[in-house]
Amino acid sequence: MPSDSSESAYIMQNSLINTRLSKVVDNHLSIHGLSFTEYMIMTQLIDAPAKTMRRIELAESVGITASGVTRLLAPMEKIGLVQKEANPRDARVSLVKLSKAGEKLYKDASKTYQECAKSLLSPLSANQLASLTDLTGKLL
Amino acid sequence: MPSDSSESAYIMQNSLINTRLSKVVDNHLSIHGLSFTEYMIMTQLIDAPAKTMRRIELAESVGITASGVTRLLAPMEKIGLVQKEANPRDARVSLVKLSKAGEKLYKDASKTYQECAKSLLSPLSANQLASLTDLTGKLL
DNA sequence: GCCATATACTTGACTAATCAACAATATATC
DNA sequence: GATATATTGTTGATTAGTCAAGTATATGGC
Repeated sequence: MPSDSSESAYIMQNSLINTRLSKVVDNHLSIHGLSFTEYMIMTQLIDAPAKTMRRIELAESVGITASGVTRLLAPMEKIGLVQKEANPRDARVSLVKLSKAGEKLYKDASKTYQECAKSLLSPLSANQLASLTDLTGKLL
Repeated sequence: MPSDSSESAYIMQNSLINTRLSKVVDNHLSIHGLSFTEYMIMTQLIDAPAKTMRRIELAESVGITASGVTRLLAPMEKIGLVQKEANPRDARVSLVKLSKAGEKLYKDASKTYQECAKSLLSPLSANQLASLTDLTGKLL
């Protein structure tokens, strides 16, 4: 007699799975010198229509705090993966953009990442994956 | 044109959702002085057939390392939520058990947790939740 | 224009975890 | 039975994040 409702069980199960998936992804990305979080940030920047984002937007989009973004981007900027740009309309904001080197690295890393993701999700059929993504998305 | 395959997108989406869900759960459980991880550990102990588990089993079941378990349990033991028991067959293992006080606290906290989980998953119908849990479970 | 309040970001102090190295014990081989 | 190897758990050092407070800039009401 498990002590949990189905809702309760799901959140714990998902937490466990997320930990495992993230660890595997992290290991694979480390070949490129990237953490999963850094990779997610870069994905946001690549996908951003303006190819540029404010730090707060980045923070929200990957689920860390603004403070976390500052700390994450500092070393990436130092090694030239991202660049700061000012926003002429608002001097408070510091826009972030991938550099050429950053785009190149992302392109390489994304091959690794996509292979890794594919293999991790191989227990699911295409339909199941679509369904899973759809259901998960309802929780956002 | 997103740069991601559906596999790639799912892992990031799920990471984001997990971060959000865990944060909300953590906030709610903090009323009882518990973190989400502590609560998960207690759930494992409650659900364990023998009401007792080895530290390594606990670690694996909640997705942290043995070292993490040691650090997590130390304060819980100090305030009397859990107890150590020796295993007569193997002097290396240190069995963990919920104390009476631990069971009582868990019972209280689980009310909070279950309400919270229910509310977080309210965007899903019962069928959808069952389906989500099933699909997610295939990744374990 | 000035002041109050709000927003964007950074920094110092902290926390929850990790890893690598270790001690203690168990198991398997010869 | 002694020795090599594997397993359980703990510890010191590190890390990736958090939160709260601070600085700088922007906005809205008077």
